[in-house]
Amino acid sequence: MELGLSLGDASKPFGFMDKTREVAHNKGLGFCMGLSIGSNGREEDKEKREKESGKRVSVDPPVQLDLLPLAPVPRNPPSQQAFPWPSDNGSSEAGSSGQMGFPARGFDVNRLPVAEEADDGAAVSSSPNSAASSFQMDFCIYRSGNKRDSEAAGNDVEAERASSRASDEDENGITRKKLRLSKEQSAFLEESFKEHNTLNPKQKLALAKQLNLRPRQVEVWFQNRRARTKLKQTEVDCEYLKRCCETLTEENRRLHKELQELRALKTSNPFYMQLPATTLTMCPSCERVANTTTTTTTTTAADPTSKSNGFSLTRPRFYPFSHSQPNPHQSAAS
DNA sequence: TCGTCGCGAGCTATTACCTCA
DNA sequence: CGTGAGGTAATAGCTCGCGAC
Repeated sequence: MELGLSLGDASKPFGFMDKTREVAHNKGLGFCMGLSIGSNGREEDKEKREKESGKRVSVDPPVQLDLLPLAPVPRNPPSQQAFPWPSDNGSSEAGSSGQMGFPARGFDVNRLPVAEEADDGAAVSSSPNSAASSFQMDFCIYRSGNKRDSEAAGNDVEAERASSRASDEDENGITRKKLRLSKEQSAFLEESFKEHNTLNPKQKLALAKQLNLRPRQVEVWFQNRRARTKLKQTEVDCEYLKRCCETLTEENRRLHKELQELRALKTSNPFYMQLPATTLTMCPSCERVANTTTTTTTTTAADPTSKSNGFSLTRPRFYPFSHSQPNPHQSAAS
Protein backbone atom coordinates (compact mmCIF):
# COMPACT_ATOMS: atom_id res chain seq x y z
CA MET A 1 0.00 0.00 0.00
CA GLU A 2 1.29 3.38 -0.92
CA LEU A 3 -0.12 6.51 0.46
CA GLY A 4 0.56 9.99 -0.69
CA LEU A 5 -0.75 13.23 0.62
CA SER A 6 -0.44 16.63 -0.90
CA LEU A 7 -1.95 19.76 0.47
CA GLY A 8 -2.08 22.95 -1.43
CA ASP A 9 -1.01 22.26 -4.96
CA ALA A 10 -3.92 20.78 -6.73
CA SER A 11 -2.48 21.51 -10.08
CA LYS A 12 0.02 18.74 -9.73
CA PRO A 13 -1.39 15.32 -9.59
CA PHE A 14 0.68 12.77 -7.90
CA GLY A 15 3.36 11.42 -10.04
CA PHE A 16 3.52 8.19 -8.21
CA MET A 17 -0.11 7.53 -8.83
CA ASP A 18 0.42 6.29 -12.30
CA LYS A 19 3.05 3.90 -11.22
CA THR A 20 1.07 2.70 -8.28
CA ARG A 21 -2.02 2.30 -10.34
CA GLU A 22 -0.04 0.21 -12.69
CA VAL A 23 1.22 -1.91 -9.89
CA ALA A 24 -2.20 -2.26 -8.41
CA HIS A 25 -3.60 -3.39 -11.67
CA ASN A 26 -0.87 -5.76 -12.45
CA LYS A 27 -0.41 -7.33 -9.11
CA GLY A 28 -3.67 -6.72 -7.44
CA LEU A 29 -2.13 -4.94 -4.55
CA GLY A 30 -3.84 -2.66 -2.14
CA PHE A 31 -4.84 0.79 -3.04
CA CYS A 32 -3.10 4.03 -3.51
CA MET A 33 -4.29 7.38 -2.47
CA GLY A 34 -3.47 10.96 -3.09
CA LEU A 35 -5.15 13.95 -1.67
CA SER A 36 -4.98 17.54 -2.60
CA ILE A 37 -7.02 20.30 -1.12
CA GLY A 38 -7.57 23.64 -2.65
CA SER A 39 -8.90 23.12 -6.12
CA ASN A 40 -12.26 23.98 -7.42
CA GLY A 41 -12.03 21.14 -9.85
CA ARG A 42 -13.12 23.13 -12.82
CA GLU A 43 -9.71 23.33 -14.38
CA GLU A 44 -9.56 19.61 -14.27
CA ASP A 45 -12.91 19.44 -15.92
CA LYS A 46 -11.57 21.45 -18.73
CA GLU A 47 -8.60 19.22 -19.07
CA LYS A 48 -10.77 16.19 -18.97
CA ARG A 49 -12.94 17.48 -21.69
CA GLU A 50 -9.93 18.28 -23.76
CA LYS A 51 -8.72 14.78 -23.37
CA GLU A 52 -12.12 13.31 -23.73
CA SER A 53 -11.54 12.45 -27.30
CA GLY A 54 -10.15 9.13 -26.34
CA LYS A 55 -7.47 9.48 -23.79
CA ARG A 56 -7.97 7.87 -20.49
CA VAL A 57 -8.33 10.51 -17.86
CA SER A 58 -8.93 10.43 -14.20
CA VAL A 59 -11.82 12.08 -12.52
CA ASP A 60 -11.17 14.75 -10.03
CA PRO A 61 -7.41 14.80 -10.06
CA PRO A 62 -7.06 16.70 -6.81
CA VAL A 63 -8.33 13.67 -5.00
CA GLN A 64 -6.92 10.62 -6.54
CA LEU A 65 -7.56 7.26 -5.10
CA ASP A 66 -7.36 3.94 -6.63
CA LEU A 67 -10.00 1.82 -5.07
CA LEU A 68 -10.23 -0.70 -7.76
CA PRO A 69 -10.66 -4.25 -6.66
CA LEU A 70 -7.58 -5.74 -5.17
CA ALA A 71 -7.98 -8.85 -7.14
CA PRO A 72 -6.31 -8.62 -10.51
CA VAL A 73 -8.62 -7.11 -12.99
CA PRO A 74 -8.07 -8.31 -16.49
CA ARG A 75 -7.84 -5.50 -18.90
CA ASN A 76 -10.09 -7.46 -21.12
CA PRO A 77 -12.60 -9.49 -19.24
CA PRO A 78 -12.73 -13.17 -19.91
CA SER A 79 -15.59 -12.59 -22.21
CA GLN A 80 -13.34 -10.57 -24.45
CA GLN A 81 -15.94 -7.94 -24.50
CA ALA A 82 -15.17 -4.99 -26.65
CA PHE A 83 -16.25 -1.50 -25.98
CA PRO A 84 -18.15 0.24 -28.64
CA TRP A 85 -15.51 2.86 -29.09
CA PRO A 86 -11.96 2.36 -30.22
CA SER A 87 -9.71 1.70 -27.31
CA ASP A 88 -6.51 3.54 -26.77
CA ASN A 89 -4.60 0.94 -28.63
CA GLY A 90 -7.24 0.68 -31.25
CA SER A 91 -7.87 -2.95 -30.53
CA SER A 92 -11.61 -2.76 -30.27
CA GLU A 93 -13.95 -1.68 -32.92
CA ALA A 94 -17.20 0.13 -32.61
CA GLY A 95 -20.20 -2.06 -32.63
CA SER A 96 -18.20 -5.21 -32.51
CA SER A 97 -21.11 -7.45 -32.00
CA GLY A 98 -20.51 -10.86 -30.69
CA GLN A 99 -17.43 -9.88 -28.76
CA MET A 100 -19.27 -9.07 -25.65
CA GLY A 101 -19.23 -12.52 -24.32
CA PHE A 102 -22.92 -12.55 -23.68
CA PRO A 103 -25.13 -14.88 -25.50
CA ALA A 104 -26.81 -13.11 -28.32
CA ARG A 105 -30.09 -14.78 -28.00
CA GLY A 106 -32.43 -12.12 -26.98
CA PHE A 107 -33.20 -8.90 -25.33
CA ASP A 108 -33.40 -6.90 -23.19
CA VAL A 109 -33.70 -4.94 -20.38
CA ASN A 110 -35.16 -1.90 -19.06
CA ARG A 111 -36.06 -1.12 -22.55
CA LEU A 112 -38.83 1.32 -22.62
CA PRO A 113 -41.67 1.03 -24.98
CA VAL A 114 -40.87 2.39 -28.36
CA ALA A 115 -42.75 5.56 -27.75
CA GLU A 116 -40.73 6.24 -24.67
CA GLU A 117 -37.45 5.97 -26.44
CA ALA A 118 -38.10 9.12 -28.29
CA ASP A 119 -36.87 11.11 -25.36
CA ASP A 120 -33.38 10.23 -26.35
CA GLY A 121 -32.75 10.54 -29.95
CA ALA A 122 -30.15 7.88 -30.11
CA ALA A 123 -32.24 5.02 -28.98
CA VAL A 124 -35.03 5.28 -31.40
CA SER A 125 -33.63 3.28 -34.19
CA SER A 126 -34.31 -0.21 -33.06
CA SER A 127 -37.27 -1.99 -31.81
CA PRO A 128 -36.38 -3.37 -28.45
CA ASN A 129 -38.06 -6.63 -29.04
CA SER A 130 -37.15 -7.13 -32.58
CA ALA A 131 -35.02 -10.11 -33.32
CA ALA A 132 -33.61 -8.17 -36.19
CA SER A 133 -32.41 -5.49 -33.88
CA SER A 134 -28.84 -4.51 -34.04
CA PHE A 135 -28.59 -4.88 -30.30
CA GLN A 136 -26.30 -7.67 -29.50
CA MET A 137 -26.62 -8.16 -25.86
CA ASP A 138 -28.79 -10.56 -24.06
CA PHE A 139 -29.83 -8.89 -20.92
CA CYS A 140 -32.46 -10.18 -18.70
CA ILE A 141 -35.42 -8.02 -18.24
CA TYR A 142 -35.70 -6.27 -15.05
CA ARG A 143 -38.20 -3.76 -15.98
CA SER A 144 -41.67 -4.03 -14.80
CA GLY A 145 -44.17 -4.75 -17.46
CA ASN A 146 -41.65 -6.22 -19.82
CA LYS A 147 -42.31 -9.82 -19.08
CA ARG A 148 -42.15 -10.91 -22.64
CA ASP A 149 -38.60 -9.78 -22.98
CA SER A 150 -37.53 -11.42 -19.82
CA GLU A 151 -38.97 -14.72 -20.81
CA ALA A 152 -37.26 -14.43 -24.11
CA ALA A 153 -34.04 -14.00 -22.28
CA GLY A 154 -34.59 -17.26 -20.55
CA ASN A 155 -33.89 -15.90 -17.15
CA ASP A 156 -36.61 -17.30 -14.97
CA VAL A 157 -35.67 -15.38 -11.90
CA GLU A 158 -35.57 -12.11 -13.64
CA ALA A 159 -38.72 -12.95 -15.47
CA GLU A 160 -40.45 -13.68 -12.24
CA ARG A 161 -39.32 -10.43 -10.78
CA ALA A 162 -40.41 -8.54 -13.79
CA SER A 163 -43.67 -10.37 -13.79
CA SER A 164 -44.32 -9.68 -10.17
CA ARG A 165 -43.67 -6.06 -10.70
CA ALA A 166 -45.84 -5.83 -13.71
CA SER A 167 -48.87 -5.73 -11.52
CA ASP A 168 -47.87 -2.56 -9.77
CA GLU A 169 -47.07 -0.74 -12.93
CA ASP A 170 -48.48 2.65 -12.66
CA GLU A 171 -50.67 3.14 -15.60
CA ASN A 172 -50.48 6.89 -15.59
CA GLY A 173 -46.74 6.71 -15.74
CA ILE A 174 -46.26 9.16 -12.93
CA THR A 175 -44.67 6.68 -10.59
CA ARG A 176 -40.96 6.50 -11.13
CA LYS A 177 -39.98 2.93 -11.62
CA LYS A 178 -36.68 1.58 -10.61
CA LEU A 179 -34.92 0.14 -13.59
CA ARG A 180 -32.43 -2.22 -12.16
CA LEU A 181 -29.64 -2.96 -14.55
CA SER A 182 -28.71 -6.54 -15.05
CA LYS A 183 -25.46 -7.90 -13.77
CA GLU A 184 -24.14 -8.15 -17.28
CA GLN A 185 -25.00 -4.56 -17.99
CA SER A 186 -23.47 -3.37 -14.77
CA ALA A 187 -20.35 -5.40 -15.38
CA PHE A 188 -19.98 -4.03 -18.84
CA LEU A 189 -20.55 -0.50 -17.68
CA GLU A 190 -18.01 -1.07 -14.97
CA GLU A 191 -15.45 -2.18 -17.49
CA SER A 192 -16.31 0.79 -19.62
CA PHE A 193 -15.84 3.02 -16.64
CA LYS A 194 -12.36 1.68 -16.15
CA GLU A 195 -11.56 2.62 -19.69
CA HIS A 196 -13.23 5.99 -19.63
CA ASN A 197 -14.78 7.42 -16.53
CA THR A 198 -16.38 10.05 -18.66
CA LEU A 199 -18.08 9.55 -21.95
CA ASN A 200 -18.30 11.75 -24.95
CA PRO A 201 -21.61 11.71 -26.79
CA LYS A 202 -20.38 9.24 -29.33
CA GLN A 203 -19.20 6.82 -26.73
CA LYS A 204 -22.41 7.22 -24.83
CA LEU A 205 -24.50 6.44 -27.82
CA ALA A 206 -22.40 3.48 -28.79
CA LEU A 207 -22.47 2.09 -25.30
CA ALA A 208 -26.18 2.62 -24.99
CA LYS A 209 -26.76 0.84 -28.23
CA GLN A 210 -24.55 -2.04 -27.30
CA LEU A 211 -26.13 -2.43 -23.91
CA ASN A 212 -29.57 -1.83 -25.21
CA LEU A 213 -30.10 1.03 -22.87
CA ARG A 214 -31.11 4.56 -23.42
CA PRO A 215 -28.21 6.99 -23.64
CA ARG A 216 -29.66 8.81 -20.72
CA GLN A 217 -29.39 5.66 -18.64
CA VAL A 218 -25.76 5.27 -19.56
CA GLU A 219 -25.15 8.88 -18.76
CA VAL A 220 -26.84 8.59 -15.39
CA TRP A 221 -24.96 5.44 -14.59
CA PHE A 222 -21.64 7.09 -15.24
CA GLN A 223 -22.68 10.10 -13.25
CA ASN A 224 -23.67 8.01 -10.30
CA ARG A 225 -20.59 5.90 -10.66
CA ARG A 226 -18.38 8.93 -10.48
CA ALA A 227 -20.26 10.11 -7.45
CA ARG A 228 -19.80 6.77 -5.76
CA THR A 229 -16.12 6.78 -6.54
CA LYS A 230 -15.73 10.22 -5.13
CA LEU A 231 -17.65 9.29 -2.04
CA LYS A 232 -15.38 6.35 -1.42
CA GLN A 233 -12.40 8.53 -2.01
CA THR A 234 -13.66 10.93 0.58
CA GLU A 235 -14.20 8.16 3.06
CA VAL A 236 -10.70 6.84 2.55
CA ASP A 237 -9.31 10.34 2.74
CA CYS A 238 -10.97 10.84 6.08
CA GLU A 239 -9.69 7.55 7.33
CA TYR A 240 -6.21 8.30 6.18
CA LEU A 241 -6.15 11.78 7.64
CA LYS A 242 -7.48 10.39 10.87
CA ARG A 243 -4.63 7.95 10.98
CA CYS A 244 -2.21 10.75 10.19
CA CYS A 245 -3.61 12.76 13.03
CA GLU A 246 -3.38 9.87 15.43
CA THR A 247 0.16 9.10 14.41
CA LEU A 248 1.26 12.69 14.70
CA THR A 249 -0.41 13.00 18.07
CA GLU A 250 1.40 9.94 19.24
CA GLU A 251 4.65 11.27 17.84
CA ASN A 252 4.12 14.57 19.55
CA ARG A 253 3.47 12.83 22.82
CA ARG A 254 6.59 10.75 22.40
CA LEU A 255 8.70 13.77 21.58
CA HIS A 256 7.47 15.55 24.66
CA LYS A 257 8.36 12.55 26.72
CA GLU A 258 11.76 12.34 25.09
CA LEU A 259 12.36 15.98 25.73
CA GLN A 260 11.54 15.52 29.36
CA GLU A 261 13.94 12.61 29.52
CA LEU A 262 16.69 14.64 27.94
CA ARG A 263 16.13 17.47 30.34
CA ALA A 264 16.18 15.09 33.23
CA LEU A 265 19.35 13.55 31.90
CA LYS A 266 20.93 16.91 31.51
CA THR A 267 20.05 17.78 35.05
CA SER A 268 21.47 14.59 36.48
CA ASN A 269 24.54 14.55 34.25
CA PRO A 270 25.42 18.08 33.17
CA PHE A 271 28.50 16.94 31.19
CA TYR A 272 26.72 14.50 28.98
CA MET A 273 25.10 16.97 26.62
CA GLN A 274 28.27 18.99 26.01
CA LEU A 275 28.53 17.78 22.48
CA PRO A 276 28.88 19.76 19.32
CA ALA A 277 25.52 20.79 18.10
CA THR A 278 26.05 19.03 14.81
CA THR A 279 26.31 15.76 16.56
CA LEU A 280 22.58 15.49 17.00
CA THR A 281 21.68 16.56 13.51
CA MET A 282 19.53 13.83 12.13
CA CYS A 283 18.47 13.00 8.66
CA PRO A 284 14.75 13.65 8.73
CA SER A 285 14.06 10.78 6.42
CA CYS A 286 16.11 7.96 7.80
CA GLU A 287 16.42 8.98 11.42
CA ARG A 288 20.14 8.62 11.39
CA VAL A 289 22.62 11.09 12.64
CA ALA A 290 23.86 12.86 9.60
CA ASN A 291 26.97 14.46 10.99
CA THR A 292 29.21 12.78 13.51
CA THR A 293 32.40 13.52 15.28
CA THR A 294 35.19 11.25 16.33
CA THR A 295 34.56 11.45 19.99
CA THR A 296 33.70 8.32 21.78
CA THR A 297 30.61 9.85 23.22
CA THR A 298 29.37 10.91 19.81
CA THR A 299 29.96 7.54 18.31
CA THR A 300 27.85 6.07 21.00
CA ALA A 301 25.13 8.56 20.40
CA ALA A 302 25.21 7.97 16.66
CA ASP A 303 24.80 4.27 17.02
CA PRO A 304 21.15 3.66 16.37
CA THR A 305 21.22 0.58 18.49
CA SER A 306 22.67 2.30 21.44
CA LYS A 307 20.61 2.20 24.58
CA SER A 308 23.33 3.40 26.77
CA ASN A 309 21.40 6.37 27.99
CA GLY A 310 18.11 4.70 28.30
CA PHE A 311 16.68 5.71 24.94
CA SER A 312 17.49 5.15 21.37
CA LEU A 313 18.04 7.69 18.67
CA THR A 314 16.19 5.57 16.23
CA ARG A 315 12.54 5.92 16.74
CA PRO A 316 9.75 5.34 14.35
CA ARG A 317 8.51 8.49 12.83
CA PHE A 318 5.71 9.12 10.48
CA TYR A 319 6.25 10.92 7.22
CA PRO A 320 3.21 10.94 5.02
CA PHE A 321 5.20 12.10 2.04
CA SER A 322 7.22 9.66 0.14
CA HIS A 323 10.71 10.50 -0.97
CA SER A 324 10.87 11.99 -4.39
CA GLN A 325 14.26 10.42 -4.73
CA PRO A 326 15.22 7.03 -3.48
CA ASN A 327 16.37 7.20 0.07
CA PRO A 328 20.09 6.49 0.01
CA HIS A 329 19.91 5.39 3.60
CA GLN A 330 16.96 3.15 3.21
CA SER A 331 18.79 -0.11 2.97
CA ALA A 332 20.97 0.72 5.91
CA ALA A 333 18.07 1.96 7.95
CA SER A 334 16.12 -1.16 7.35
C1' DT B 1 -12.28 42.86 -28.14
C1' DC B 2 -15.89 42.30 -24.98
C1' DG B 3 -20.45 41.03 -23.27
C1' DT B 4 -24.42 38.09 -23.68
C1' DC B 5 -26.98 34.07 -24.70
C1' DG B 6 -27.88 29.26 -25.49
C1' DC B 7 -26.32 24.77 -25.09
C1' DG B 8 -24.07 20.82 -23.36
C1' DA B 9 -21.76 18.47 -19.74
C1' DG B 10 -20.67 17.47 -15.08
C1' DC B 11 -21.50 17.71 -10.07
C1' DT B 12 -24.19 17.57 -5.89
C1' DA B 13 -28.14 16.77 -3.23
C1' DT B 14 -32.10 14.44 -3.06
C1' DT B 15 -35.83 11.32 -4.13
C1' DA B 16 -37.81 6.99 -5.21
C1' DC B 17 -37.59 2.38 -5.79
C1' DC B 18 -35.75 -2.22 -4.91
C1' DT B 19 -33.57 -5.91 -2.32
C1' DC B 20 -32.40 -8.19 1.66
C1' DA B 21 -31.62 -9.27 6.39
C1' DC C 1 -45.36 -10.74 6.81
C1' DG C 2 -43.77 -6.15 8.05
C1' DT C 3 -39.93 -3.16 8.44
C1' DG C 4 -35.71 -0.65 8.32
C1' DA C 5 -31.21 -0.22 6.15
C1' DG C 6 -28.49 -0.02 2.29
C1' DG C 7 -27.80 0.24 -2.67
C1' DT C 8 -28.72 2.57 -6.73
C1' DA C 9 -31.42 4.48 -10.73
C1' DA C 10 -33.32 8.73 -11.66
C1' DT C 11 -34.35 13.76 -11.08
C1' DA C 12 -33.61 18.67 -10.13
C1' DG C 13 -30.89 22.48 -9.77
C1' DC C 14 -26.72 24.49 -10.18
C1' DT C 15 -22.07 25.86 -12.22
C1' DC C 16 -18.90 26.11 -15.83
C1' DG C 17 -16.90 26.10 -20.50
C1' DC C 18 -17.53 27.10 -25.14
C1' DG C 19 -19.13 28.75 -29.45
C1' DA C 20 -22.14 31.97 -31.89
C1' DC C 21 -23.62 36.47 -32.32
